[in-house]
Amino acid sequence: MSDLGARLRAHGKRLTSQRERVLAAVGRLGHATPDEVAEAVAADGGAAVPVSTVYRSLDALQELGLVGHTHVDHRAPSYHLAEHATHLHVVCRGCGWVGEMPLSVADELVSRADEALGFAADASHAAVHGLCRTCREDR
Amino acid sequence: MSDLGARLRAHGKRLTSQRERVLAAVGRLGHATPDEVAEAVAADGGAAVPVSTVYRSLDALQELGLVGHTHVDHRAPSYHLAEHATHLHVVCRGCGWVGEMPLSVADELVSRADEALGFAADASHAAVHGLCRTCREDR
DNA sequence: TTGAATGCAAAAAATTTGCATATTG
DNA sequence: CAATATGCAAATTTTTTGCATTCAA
Repeated sequence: MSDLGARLRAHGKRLTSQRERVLAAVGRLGHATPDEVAEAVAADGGAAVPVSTVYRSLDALQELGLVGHTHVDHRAPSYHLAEHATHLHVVCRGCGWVGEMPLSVADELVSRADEALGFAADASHAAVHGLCRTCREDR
Repeated sequence: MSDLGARLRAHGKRLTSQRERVLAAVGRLGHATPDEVAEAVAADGGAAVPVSTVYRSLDALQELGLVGHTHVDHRAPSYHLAEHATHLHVVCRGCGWVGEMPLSVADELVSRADEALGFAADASHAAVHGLCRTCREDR
């Protein structure tokens, strides 16, 4: 986080104002779709940035591990800062309801992913599907 | 699974050959996008079913809790039988690599979702993002 | 310089919708 | 019969691409 430019360069990429603004917008919004990010960037005062660039910027930032995304609702990836890691989502398949759970519920999963695969799981904002209390009674 | 017709009716829906064929196709394929399901249905001998109907059928089946879906790769929901629940996915944000973990790694998460929210989490096929061994060294 | 990134506009994908017709219960 | 689904084609929405131009290193 400390030095966006350095991180980009370390990946053979470059620091551009668009990337800075996209990153800032994601941070400001918390959760947002590429479209919403584009809007927010446009609203930050500077010139509007075409969505295509927003997509490309989000990809770049995600490659650096600075942002991540989830699919909470069917069709719309929601981006967020990798650090803004405070919870994960549970999404009801029946009615679409979305709930949150503290990240700690995934501790076991995270450590086992590390042991077994050397994988650094970021459970934050992960979306786990299932049935909410109401819908499950409905069956 | 036992009686598709009854379950549909219990939800004010009807049993149609299309829905039966879509469900069968999902079972046969394991994981599949709506498009792939449409293809598989077309290949099962009967008449082709338009994708729009496949989408509607998948929605209906998902509402009944018979199928679920995940977003393993950026753009393409992958449907699967709810029962065909054998693992969950870990997806690398850096390179897109996809790994699997036994469902049991989410036991804690599942029980806590139940206790805290009355939510019946189906961790099967959930996609948890993060960084794979290689990409994490890359940073 | 010089390769990487942007802007734009056009092309692909992926989903959804309207509506007349066919089917199920 | 009456209500629900289907088929189709058209309309949306979402994401990606090609390319000339601009910009960071």
